[in-house]
Amino acid sequence: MKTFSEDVLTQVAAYFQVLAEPMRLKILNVLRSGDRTVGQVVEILEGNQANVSKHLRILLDAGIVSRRTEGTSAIYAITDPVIFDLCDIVCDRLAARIEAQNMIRESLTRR
Amino acid sequence: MKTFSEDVLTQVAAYFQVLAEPMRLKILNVLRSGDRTVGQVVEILEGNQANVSKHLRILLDAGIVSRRTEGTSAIYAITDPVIFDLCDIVCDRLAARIEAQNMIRESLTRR
DNA sequence: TATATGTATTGCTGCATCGTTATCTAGTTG
DNA sequence: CAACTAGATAACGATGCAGCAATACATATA
Repeated sequence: MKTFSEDVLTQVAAYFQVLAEPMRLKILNVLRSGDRTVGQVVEILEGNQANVSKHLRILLDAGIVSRRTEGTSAIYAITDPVIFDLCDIVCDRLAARIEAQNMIRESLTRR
Repeated sequence: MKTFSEDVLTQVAAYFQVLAEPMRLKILNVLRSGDRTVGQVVEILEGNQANVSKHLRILLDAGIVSRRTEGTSAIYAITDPVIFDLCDIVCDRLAARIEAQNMIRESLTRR
């Protein structure tokens, strides 16, 4: 049975923290279909420029996206698509849970 | 290319949020080796009872652990070991990243 | 019923972080 | 060099949540 040391758990928690913001997941979802400039992400998500920029910084620091510049533009790209595997796993769990709750609800309302 | 809807992303973010606390990961790590009472978890982690209890509640609400009682004790158990798969994936990423940084550091200090 | 034990909850304080506005910086172009 | 554009950062108010102490609750036992 593998177990984790304390500081590894702290780092893992920090990583999950990065993924624990809807806005950041939205940004990753946009980048999933291809590299984008900050302005493009702002436009697609109808978001605030400063806010998007800040979230991209956090994703960059976490090593989840990369940044390159072209003229005055900053182009961000997913560096590690494994994020989407994580999301898929969580989605499966959520779906299973919602499904289970619906079963319970049905059995309660059955007449 | 699969993409996610806005409210799914919000739910996924909420799930990651649950996993984004070192204390909760420590608790899960303890439960990994077997079901435990609140008191046992408190003792193993040398934590505060109220705090552990509160974190267990959050994990329970998230469907990550289950709860049963025996006398006056509450026994918690992992319901979904997939959590540890998530942690393993993140650990791999972190390890890769740390490794990469060490490579950079080495190349900078090479003489 | 009174007491003891194990757990949950409440109330509080302090800290972290989100989103926003305003400002700053770095390239680009006239 | 001035004006413009894209992006980053600073400052701020608001919210959320961790941790702790105190208290409430529930079950067991005398």
